[in-house]
Formats: sequence, C-alpha cells, structure tokens
Amino acid sequence: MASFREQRAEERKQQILRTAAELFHTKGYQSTTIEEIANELKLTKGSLYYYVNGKEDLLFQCHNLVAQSSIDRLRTIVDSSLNPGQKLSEAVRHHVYYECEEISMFNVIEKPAWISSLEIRSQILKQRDEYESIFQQIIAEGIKSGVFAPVDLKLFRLFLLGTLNSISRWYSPTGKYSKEEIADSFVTYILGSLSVNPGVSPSIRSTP
Amino acid sequence: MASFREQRAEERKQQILRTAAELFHTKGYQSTTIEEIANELKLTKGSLYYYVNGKEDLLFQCHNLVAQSSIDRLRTIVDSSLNPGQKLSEAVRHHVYYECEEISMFNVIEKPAWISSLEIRSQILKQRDEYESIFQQIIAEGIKSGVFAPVDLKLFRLFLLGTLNSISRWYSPTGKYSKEEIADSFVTYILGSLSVNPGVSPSIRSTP
Amino acid sequence: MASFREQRAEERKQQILRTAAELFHTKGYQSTTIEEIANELKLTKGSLYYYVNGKEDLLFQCHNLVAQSSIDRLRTIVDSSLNPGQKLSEAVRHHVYYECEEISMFNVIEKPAWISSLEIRSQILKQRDEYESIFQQIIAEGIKSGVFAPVDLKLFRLFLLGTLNSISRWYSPTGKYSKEEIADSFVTYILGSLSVNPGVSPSIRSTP
Amino acid sequence: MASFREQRAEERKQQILRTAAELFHTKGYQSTTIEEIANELKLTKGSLYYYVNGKEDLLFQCHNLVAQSSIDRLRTIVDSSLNPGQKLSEAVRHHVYYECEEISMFNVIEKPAWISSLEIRSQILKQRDEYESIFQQIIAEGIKSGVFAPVDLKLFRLFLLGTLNSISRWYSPTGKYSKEEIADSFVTYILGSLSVNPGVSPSIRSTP
DNA sequence: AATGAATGAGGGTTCATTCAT
DNA sequence: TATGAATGAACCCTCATTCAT
Repeated sequence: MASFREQRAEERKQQILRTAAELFHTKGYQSTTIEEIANELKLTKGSLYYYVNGKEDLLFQCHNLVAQSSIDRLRTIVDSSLNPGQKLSEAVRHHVYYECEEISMFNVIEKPAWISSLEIRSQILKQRDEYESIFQQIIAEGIKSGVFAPVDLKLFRLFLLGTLNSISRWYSPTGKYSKEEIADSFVTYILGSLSVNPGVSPSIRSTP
Repeated sequence: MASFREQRAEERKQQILRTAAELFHTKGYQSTTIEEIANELKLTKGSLYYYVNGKEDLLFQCHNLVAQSSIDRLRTIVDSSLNPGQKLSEAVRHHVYYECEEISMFNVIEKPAWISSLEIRSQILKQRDEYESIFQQIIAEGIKSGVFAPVDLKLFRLFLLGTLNSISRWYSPTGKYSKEEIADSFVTYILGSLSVNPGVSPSIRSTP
Repeated sequence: MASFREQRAEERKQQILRTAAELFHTKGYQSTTIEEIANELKLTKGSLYYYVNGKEDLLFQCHNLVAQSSIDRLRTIVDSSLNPGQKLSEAVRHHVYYECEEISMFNVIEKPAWISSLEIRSQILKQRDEYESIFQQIIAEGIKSGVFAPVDLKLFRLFLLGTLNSISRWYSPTGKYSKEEIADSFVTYILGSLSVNPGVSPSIRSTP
Repeated sequence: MASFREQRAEERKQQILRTAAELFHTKGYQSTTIEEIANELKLTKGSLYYYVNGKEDLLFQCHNLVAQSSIDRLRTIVDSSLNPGQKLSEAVRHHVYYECEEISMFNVIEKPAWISSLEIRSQILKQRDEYESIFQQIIAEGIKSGVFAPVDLKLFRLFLLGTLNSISRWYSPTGKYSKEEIADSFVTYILGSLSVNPGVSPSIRSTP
C-alpha cells in the first residue's frame, strides 16, 4: 500500500530514468552529461543527486527498468502450450515490439564491458544471459521436436540476438517500417533460417 | 617506389592506427584517452599529435583503413560470374573473415551519430552505405532470378548486416568458434531465411 | 529589488571581472592564464568556470563592464547645451578620468583583430565605433559653427583617440602626473590642434 | 667585404625577420607560432631554428631591424640647421612614413612589459627612450626659442608619441588615407597644439 | 642547411561529485 | 526537496624547443 507520497516519488523516479535513457540513447552514455539530464528535467545538477547515486547507477537503473519485465514476459511465452515455432514467433515479435516501444531503454548499454563497476556489470550480464537463454531454450525445444533444423544452439542464439538487438540502432517511430512490419518480416527470416528443408538448393551454394 | 623513410613512416602510422583501434574496441572510443594510446606506443601525448590531427581524426582513419578495402573486395565478388547464392555466400563469408581478423578495426564506430564532426560523420555514413548497398544488390539479383524469396530489400539488408556486424561484439580468436565455423553457419542461416520454400510450414507459425 | 543572494552573486562577478582585467592589463591577455586568475580569487580553475563561459568571454565581459557606461556618459555630454569647445573639453576630460580610474578595464583589448570569436569581435568593434563616433560628432559640430578648423573628420578622430587611448599604456596612479593634470594638458593640446588661426606661422613649417 | 655567401645569408635573415614581423603584426606575438612562420618561409619548424635562437629573440631582432636606423635618421634631422618647427615637421613626417612603410616592423612589440627576458626588455626600453627623447629635444628647442607654447615636455612627448604610434593600428596601404595625407594632417594638428596663440579663445573652454 | 621525430610543460575546458544552506 | 557554489581529476590539444641524421 503505497502512500501518495511514495507514489509521486516513484513517478518522479521513472521520469528521471526515462529522460536519462532518452539522452543516453541519443547521444551515447559517455557523451551525455549529468547536467544535460538535469536540465531536461528542469532540475539543477545538485538536485538530481538527491534521486540518483551517480551516473553509472543511473545507467544500471535504466537497464533494470525494462530488463526484468522483459524476462518475465518471455518466460510466460516459453511456459505456454504453444508449439516451438509459435513460441519463437511470439518471442521474436515480442522482443521487436518491446525494443521499438522502449527504444531508448532497450539498448542503453552499448557494451557491458565498458562499465567500470564490477558489481553492476556482472548483474547486467546475468540478466542479459537469462534473457537470451530463454530464446535458446525455445530453439532447443524445436530442434528436439524436429521442426527446427539442428543448428548449433549457442551460435544461433548469437545470430538471432545479433539482429534483434540491432533494430534499436536504426528504428524510428516515424521511419519507413512499423514495428509490426519489422516483427513480421524478422519472424519470417528467422523461421526461414531454421527451416529443415532449405528452399535454396545446396548446389548453388559456394564451396568453402 | 616509396623511399625507405616513407616506408618506415607508413608502417609507423599503421602501428598507431592499430593500437588506437585496439583500445577503442576494448574500452570504447570515449573512454579511451589519447594518453593511453600514446603510452601503449611508448610515445608521449604530444608526440602522438605529430602523426594525428586529433582524436576524432584518429577514429576516422581507423575506420578508413579497412573500409575502402572491404568495399573493393566486396565489389569483385558482386562483379564475378557466380550465381546470386554463391555471391551472397562469398560476401558473407568474406565479411565474417574480415570482421574476425580485423576485429578491433571493424566496428570502431559504435554509432556514427555520436561523431561530432559533421564532415567525418557524413563520410563514414557514405562508406557504410556504399558497403551495405553491395549486399543489397546481391539480394536483388537473387530475387529477380527467383532463387531468393522476394523479401523487402532494405529490411532484409538491415536484418543481415545487423547480425553480421554484431559478431565483433562477441568474437574472440581464442573463443569457442573459429571464424570458419561462424562463417559457415551464418551463411547457412542467411540462405535459409532467403529460401523460397520455407521448410517450417506456415501452420506452425503464430497468427498476429 | 535584487535578493541578498543575487546581490552577492553580482558582487562576486564584478570581483572576478576586475581581477581578470587587472591581470590582462598587467601581463597581456594571451599570457594570462585562467589558473592565475582563479588563484588570485582563491578559486580553482574549475570553479572559475562556474561563473564564466571561457577565456574570451571573460575578456568580452571585462570590456563590456566599462564600455556601455562610457558611451552613455559621453552621450549626455554631446546632448547638453554646451558649445562645441566645451563639449570636446568635457568629453576628453571625461575620457581621461575614466581611463585612469578604470585603467585595467579600459584597454583590455589590445587589438580586436586578434579575437577569434567573430561574434564577440564584431560586438566590440560596434561599441568602439559607437563611442568614437560621438567624439567625431562633436568635432563636426564645432567645424560647422566655425570654432574648429575644418579638419578631416575621420582622420582627426584617429589622431584624437590615438593619443587618448595610449594613456593607459603609461599612466600610473602613483606616477608623476595626476589624471587632472593629464586631462588639462591634453585638452589644451587638442583644442590647439583644432584652432582656426594657428599661432605657429606656416612659414616655419617644412615644405613637403 | 662581405662574401657572396655572407650576403645571401644576410638576405635570408632579413626575409625571416620580415616574415615573422608580418605575422606578429597581423596575429599578435603570442598567437603567432613558430610553425606558422616556418611554413610561410617554406621551411620546417626545426630548420627555422638554424637561423633563430628562439621566439623572443626573433621578436627582438625584428624590433632592432628598424629601431637603430630610425634613431639615426631622426638624429640627422635634429642635428640639421632647420628651425624647430621645421625639425618637428620633418621628424613627424619621417616617423609617419617609416611607420607606414614598415608597418609590421614598427610596432611588433605590443607592450615591452610582457617580454619575459629582462635583458631584451631593457634594451628595447632603452632604444625606445632614446628615440622618443629626440622628439622631446626638438620640442625643448622650440619652446626655448619661443615658437612653441611652453608645454610640459614629458607630457607632450607622451601625447605626441601616443598618436604617432597608434597609426600602425589602423593604417593600411590600400586604405582611405595615403601616408602623405596622414603625415601632412598630423603635422598640422601637432603644430597646432604647440601654437603659442591658440585660435580657440579660452573663453569657450570649459572650466575645470 | 635542413628535416623528421620526439618531448614536456602547460593551457583551456569539462564534468561527476560533494555539501552547506 | 532543491540549489548554488566549489572542487579536483582528467582530458584534449598546442607549441617552443631539441637533436640525431
């Protein structure tokens, strides 16, 4: 039972995180200054420190804001009674939607490796791995049941998440492609790459 | 025929670019200091400026070192007499090899948008587009000749380059996968997504 | 009615400008470092930047502190009901007094041409021209009414301001001449050069 | 009997000094870099040091190039049999011509006070004083013989040299006024200020 | 006579962070 | 809650100067 006060505080915190994420996404984490974030919020630098423990902490909290809910939603999909193809489609679609909607939040962390705080870094990596493992799990299911080609699990996951995460680098709500189009197409491409009887005959492929 | 002096100077320049790229790749551009680069080269900060016009210029030259040759090599593939499937396979394979070999050079530029110098930024974007267009061209050929599924050209290119460029984020020469394995697998996945008769029947796919 | 805080802040700003001007005047703009100014104020380099936008901005603000009030005071003289001779005397006297009192502020800008910021430079030139034009206006009045010799307006203005502005190069409050003496003498010299019947007969002047 | 070699070397030295002076005059001493001077001479920084002992030495030599000859020429005027009015006219005219012709050399030294080398600074001040004393001497003669008003010697010298030296701040060979015009006018103004019976009656002058 | 390479001392500027009020 | 003021560590870059070749 959150009091009125607590609720307002929570809203303020969210507002701060969204503003920060927006700037991190637009200008990059390193190039975004605490002052810019404060200005955007009509606060002074000093005041912002009342809410936040530091710049890196801010980054981490931005990441967290979407990470946990992403994982949760993904897990409900994998735990459902859909078949593997449907699960993967749903998962991908889901990821794309979320990434496009929360574009600035989604990939605030350019490369976890450049985060100096070991504690924060390892937590981020843990969450990231947890999230990606769910995808991997779906693939594994599909292969076991024979509907997916027997790809290398880890490698395919890298292949898959590579494209998915790159969407936030070019997507724009006002751009040529809607998130629905992107999701549809990407689902098709991905299912294609997992198809057991490739339509492109091996003969036309180059020999190593 | 370059003189002895000129040759040594050229080598030195390359050495500088490689060192810089290495650090940019490991720590990120913003977090890498000019002094670190200089120290790595056993030079003083000031001395480094004898060779380079500034930090952003250094980044740009790193990018250039691989960009032009990448484009050139890719063009010879597209201009060859191979069929579209073979061309794409070769192109992808080529990209993966190069990316893995020149891992620190390949993706020095995290997001061109954060480069402040307009001149440099636009040049980078131009080269990048030139490079990616060649892939797109191959896809177009394949679609026209009916061996590739009629995907949306631009969207597929984003799908394709998204995965390819993400390799440098996780590849390590001492890691689990060799560049050959990666290239083989990625070629397979990609040709799969372009296959005209997807092996995964539409029935198992989720409905929007 | 400015608050207590605002008033203190204004005082601090003035203190900063005066300290900077003092050093600029003594050591020259280029040779004065931001750190020296900060030290003089018992501040750190970084803290000084809380008040100032940069070194050139500091110079500009020093210039501004006296420029506008100089112009205003001069204008009240030219708008008065004095006759041209009296106006010029007053103007010169005024200039000398102000220059001696605000010696470090008065000529902070050695040559506007070396200021890199176009915006700042043009503004300085505008103010300077405005100021000097008022002198020119007085001369013009005097010539029209026949009490001054018909000198070339622009050239005489250069002659006049040349001497006046050079005072700050040698004046010292503890020196041989008081500002009153200087003003008196310079007024006499200048009125002499504008006299219609030169007491030195042309015959003794050299022939070109 | 200077050898061919020595003569060439001397020419080269002059060329260097003139180039340096030109830049010092245009951009200011502090803002002019050794490299710029070298580039202008189509030399490298290192090579320039073959001819010059350092930057401040360069400044000093620039000053010297005109200082001594100025003094000499001025002395021939004061030693001539002209009357004081003619002497002063000649001296002023001479100064103006020289200043305009050697505009970049004439006032290379913005303020002797900012020269760090004590030795160089005092030598410059000595030469400057020597030069200005000659003017003062002429004035003294004129006063003694009754053709000049009995002005304060030192103060008038400051008045006089103030204007004269300021010419180099605005004169341009392509500007509105020729050096002849300037010289003529300035001579007139100055003789006017020394006139014994000022044409502007005291009554119109303001009372202190 | 000339140069390429290197140096080192600083100079201006930025910025995350702290803290008294 | 919020702020103004201050800090200090770093960072990018400049430049006069030196020196082996």
